[in-house]
Amino acid sequence: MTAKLPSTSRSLPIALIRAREGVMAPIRDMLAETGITEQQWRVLRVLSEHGPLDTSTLANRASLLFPSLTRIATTMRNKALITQTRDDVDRRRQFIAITQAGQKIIDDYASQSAQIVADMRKTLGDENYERLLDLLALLDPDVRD
Amino acid sequence: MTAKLPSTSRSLPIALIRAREGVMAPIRDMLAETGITEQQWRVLRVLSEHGPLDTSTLANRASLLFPSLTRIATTMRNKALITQTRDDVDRRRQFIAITQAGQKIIDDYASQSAQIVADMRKTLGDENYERLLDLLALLDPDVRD
DNA sequence: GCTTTTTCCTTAACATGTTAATTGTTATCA
DNA sequence: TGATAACAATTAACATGTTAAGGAAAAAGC
Repeated sequence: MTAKLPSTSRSLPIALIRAREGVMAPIRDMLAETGITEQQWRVLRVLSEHGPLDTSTLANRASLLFPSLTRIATTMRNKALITQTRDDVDRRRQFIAITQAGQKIIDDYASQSAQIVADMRKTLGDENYERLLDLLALLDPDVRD
Repeated sequence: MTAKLPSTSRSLPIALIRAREGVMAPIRDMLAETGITEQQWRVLRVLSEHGPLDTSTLANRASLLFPSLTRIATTMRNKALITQTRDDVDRRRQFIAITQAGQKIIDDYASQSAQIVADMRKTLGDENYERLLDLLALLDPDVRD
């Protein structure tokens, strides 16, 4: 017997996409004037928050796959937003750090970005907002266990 | 004064990405053996559920942008999973329908797909699952207003 | 009826997502 | 030590996301 599929209007994957679309729209509008992408913004955010990181950790924290990060890093290095240096001890490894130019983008848009988040929080309400983050964390494979 | 950015570990956009990653992982595993992508699966799902649709409606229901759908439709037409026909009345419009081969994929994997959803639901609990869908809907720009 | 605007869709160009294969480097172990 | 395995990162190939520009058809306005 064939199991019935849930209606696509009540599908979790699609709901996640649409929610992300709604959340990112204002952020994308903001980033449009910076000349960097959403992913590049994430990289800067993580580097600014944690300091220089090895590629693996950075990829993990910014939720990027390795091949994507390789390309993004190349772009960002050419824009002088980050620096890449090889680890002398283990020459396979690499460290990535944010530059002054990169940090300036964070500084220039931190306020505006925070405002967007605040608005989003207000739309949902504090309680819903926190609850949503908690529920999403339950779906995160790196957190679930 | 510079507003402080929220920690990336508590960032809603990143949480949405990671949650989606967690949700899609088992579905992607399943789709790997079908030879179609996640987006192509969504298209089949929507067509199977609603019958033939014009491109705009299909794009909207499957949460795909127009340019993406154009390419995906070409691929799927070549695989004989869908058919495309022009509207005789309004020759700008186009209708897309699922073929037998496309419907067969849905039928063959409906059960397995439903099981994945059921597992996911069990992981969260019925109440959490429904509440999560409701909260995500609040972020959907097409629903919010 | 003719121009203008709007609508539906496609193309183009660039960036990222995704999986698999590859390269260079370090660790293991017989 | 010398072959092999494991690891870090890149490259390749294809599909999609995203924005902007283009093209054909229909609708609107005069």
